[in-house]
Amino acid sequence: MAVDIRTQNFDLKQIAESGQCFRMKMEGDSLARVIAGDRLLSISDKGDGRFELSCTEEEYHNFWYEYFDLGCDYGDFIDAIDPVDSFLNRAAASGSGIRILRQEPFETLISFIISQRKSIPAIRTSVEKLCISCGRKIADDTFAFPEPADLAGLSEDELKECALGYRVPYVREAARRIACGEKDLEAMRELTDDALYEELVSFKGVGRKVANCVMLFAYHRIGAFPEDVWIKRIEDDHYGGRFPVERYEGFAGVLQQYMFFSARN
DNA sequence: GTCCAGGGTAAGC
DNA sequence: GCTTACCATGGA
Repeated sequence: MAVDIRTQNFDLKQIAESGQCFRMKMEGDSLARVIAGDRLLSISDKGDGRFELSCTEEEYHNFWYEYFDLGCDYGDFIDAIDPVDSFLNRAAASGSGIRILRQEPFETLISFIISQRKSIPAIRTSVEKLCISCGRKIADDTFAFPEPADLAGLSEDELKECALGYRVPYVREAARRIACGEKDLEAMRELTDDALYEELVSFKGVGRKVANCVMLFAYHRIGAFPEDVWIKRIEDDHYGGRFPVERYEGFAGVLQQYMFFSARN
């Protein structure tokens, strides 16, 4: 039960460290373990753009192909970068193996509500604790991301034990509103970018930055451009305070990932 | 012990 | 529209 694929612009370590997902980690130099929703996958890098995935052909075509956005040629984005922008060209070269994942909206929304004022290792810890406390067991010591109703069913104290701090009511209310059907994250796929943004910021604890992250990493609105402390630092240091998003309309979010990655390395 | 983290809210102007 | 105090806590 394994699938061999061949692709470009796909680097496991870079994606695992990209900060867009919190349940993918490297085990050694060329093996990655990915948990997405209730699915578990191992991928090994065989070199020369070849990878082996621990799933069936069917699972690859029905899920992982899309999850890793393998139908998209990221070389086109990199080629579109302004040739005189040496910083961005350098950033893209250093993170050219990053792809924008198509993650499940609920998991992404909750994870990024948790992310505010937390470091990436701390986010990983909190998300993992949430999964252990109410996610379905999918393998030894491995738990799926919780369903909305299961998360909404946790008490305040149980959530506090996941190191959520002041974010407990944010997570709780978002899970509750989705579990009861007041908000439909799947139906929101049909919305325009602006309408989707408005829906997302209607959740308490979701502001401009988190909404843009969810748009980019779950709804694949690759024009969304999340501005966090790292990106703002880059904009101040290299772009006179503001990155020219309008020059890259429709895919600025991809470049944002290259910038974020290079700033943290 | 200190500092910072993939920020947001509410209040004040 | 733009500032500012405040928020809990892990990780370095």
